[in-house]
Amino acid sequence: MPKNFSNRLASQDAGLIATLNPTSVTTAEISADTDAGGASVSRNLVHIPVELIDPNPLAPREVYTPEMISARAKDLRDQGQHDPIHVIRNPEYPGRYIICDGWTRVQACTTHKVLPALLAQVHELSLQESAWFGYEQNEGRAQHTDFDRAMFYEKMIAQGETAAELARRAKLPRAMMTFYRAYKKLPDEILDLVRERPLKFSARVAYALHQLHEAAGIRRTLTVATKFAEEDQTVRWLSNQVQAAIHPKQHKVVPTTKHIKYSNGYYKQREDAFELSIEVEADKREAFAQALEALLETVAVKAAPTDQKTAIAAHESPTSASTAADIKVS
DNA sequence: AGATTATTCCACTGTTGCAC
DNA sequence: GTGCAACAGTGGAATAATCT
Repeated sequence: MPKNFSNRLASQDAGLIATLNPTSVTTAEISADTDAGGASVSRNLVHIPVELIDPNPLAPREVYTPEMISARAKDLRDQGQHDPIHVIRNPEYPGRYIICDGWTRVQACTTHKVLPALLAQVHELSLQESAWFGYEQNEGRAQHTDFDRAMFYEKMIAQGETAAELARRAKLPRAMMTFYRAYKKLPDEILDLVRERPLKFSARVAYALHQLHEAAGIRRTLTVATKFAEEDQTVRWLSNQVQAAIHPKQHKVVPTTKHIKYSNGYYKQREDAFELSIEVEADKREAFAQALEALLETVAVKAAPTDQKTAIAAHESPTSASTAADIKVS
């Protein structure tokens, strides 16, 4: 909008609104602007009582904090209305309007009773196109956050637009839609944090938290997200947390090696293999064998019958006169 | 095959530390 | 205090991988 037009509206407003009947729509003067090609463009400007303006179900912005609304109320009180808000006619309720752009000002007026009516430009657009209009207006404003964008994209997808089409229209690389769509996959507990600090939780952050949620669950994600916000950690820090959850460090397995020598034998352990060779005196042999066999029952897997026979036969062989117990468990 | 998702790379910006 | 280089952080583009 040309600057001189804004200034003209601001100076007109105070007088016009002072005389307004707040319960009826007043047609303002049809202003004429000059477009880029030099053609005259008429604008359908009306004063609309704020209570006749409904929210847009496809609104491009999600977060309206009380601070934002009271700041806008103060601006309106101090400076009046610089620019008209933008509306379409409510197709379901004749005489009512749906906001395209300017919902913060409408809320400032309804909540803080600043102005009874706002100057509005009425557009002939579909609901979906009116939402895109608001989106494009918001893109030029600092308060428009990734979370707002993401929720808007979700609404458009619900209306049947594809992610590819959204990316094209929003002038974003198609792959960026992955980051934006991550918000929708986040659990409510995380989204509450996002709503509190929407600027801190960019689309990249949302995507990282989604990955963390998938890998480590809600508790860990909530802990990390809270720390990220409260300690003002960097996105890189967050990425590191996510990577650590997805690819936990493989602790190097130190081979367990044990080798104990006795005067009557030895005991060796190397990782999962146990080896024992020990001579047992005749009077202790039976008790030792029973205790050892009981212990073996807890880990040993029975071999096939043929193997068992072979093993027993070998042990009972007259050539095996040793009194030593030779055991290998692996 | 085309769409979607995931990962990596690169350029830009802001911050910090150092020499002068 | 100023100028500069090095570095970190970030957003976005490009590319690879996966899914439908």
